[in-house]
Amino acid sequence: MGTAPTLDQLLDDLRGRGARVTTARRLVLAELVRQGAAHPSAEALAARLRRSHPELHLSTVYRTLEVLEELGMVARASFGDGAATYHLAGDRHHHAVCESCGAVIVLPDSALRPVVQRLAREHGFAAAPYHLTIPGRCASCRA
Amino acid sequence: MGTAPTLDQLLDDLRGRGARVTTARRLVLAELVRQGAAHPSAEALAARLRRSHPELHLSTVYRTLEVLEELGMVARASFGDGAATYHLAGDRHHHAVCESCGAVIVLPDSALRPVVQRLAREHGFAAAPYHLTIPGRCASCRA
DNA sequence: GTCATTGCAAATGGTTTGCATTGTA
DNA sequence: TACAATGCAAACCATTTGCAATGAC
Repeated sequence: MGTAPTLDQLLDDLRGRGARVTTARRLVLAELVRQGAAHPSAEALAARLRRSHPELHLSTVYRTLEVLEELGMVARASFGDGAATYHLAGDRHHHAVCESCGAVIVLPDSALRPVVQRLAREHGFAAAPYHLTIPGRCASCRA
Repeated sequence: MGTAPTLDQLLDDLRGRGARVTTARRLVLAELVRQGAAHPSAEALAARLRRSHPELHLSTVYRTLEVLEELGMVARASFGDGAATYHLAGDRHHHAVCESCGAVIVLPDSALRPVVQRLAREHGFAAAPYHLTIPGRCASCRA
């Protein structure tokens, strides 16, 4: 689990990869830093950012996230239903999502180790699972 | 891995749960039996079935699949992008997919047991993982 | 100045829904 | 007969795209 990067580091990273540093990209990255462990949707990000920058359009947020994902700086997690969510890459984890209430449990990457090892041992397969989503029912919905 | 059920067994199951046995449900279940290990989308199922039953509407296929899923007879797997896929519940398995050559390794459900148990123990979460897809690199592409 | 990026509006694709009709039980 | 299930068209939602205007380098 790496340390959370600062906005400046992220912008340097962007520049270093030859991408232009624009207002939209600065805003989206700043908001993702601010949201920390949350997993906002593109719509949620746009809504939040439009409070201070009304001209920021939803499609720009989508395009920005697309670019950041291609550069490996942002990860997209699509839960079965509804909108996809986005977070800064670097902190590998997985999600268990409750099918009835949508509650999300964050699982460290190490939880997948047994499966990864089994694949390596039995098939010589080097698994690189990145944010898997495991469906099920959470404790309170099972009651 | 349980034996694949026959269409008649599935229809009995439907009846037994108090649901009406209609033409659409018969058709959809028959097609899912026929497709075996494939994972067709609602659209693919509808297209296939419309060849012999042109009046079968896509929305009916969706509603049918929804009912069958609620009854636990069909499982839906949403790969990140594109349409969701459906298959008969009961033959639980997962896939490891090579990112460079596309090779697919089938994993028995038991491979996920450690993660499932951990979720149950630590969070009271009843994981029901159907058809996870684990990315990585296969033995020959690693060479 | 050049070309990537944005704003905007309109299109897309998958899925859902309202309502009159049909068909199962 | 009664009520669930269907056909159809239209709505819906998240996401994408075309294009002219803007802004980063």
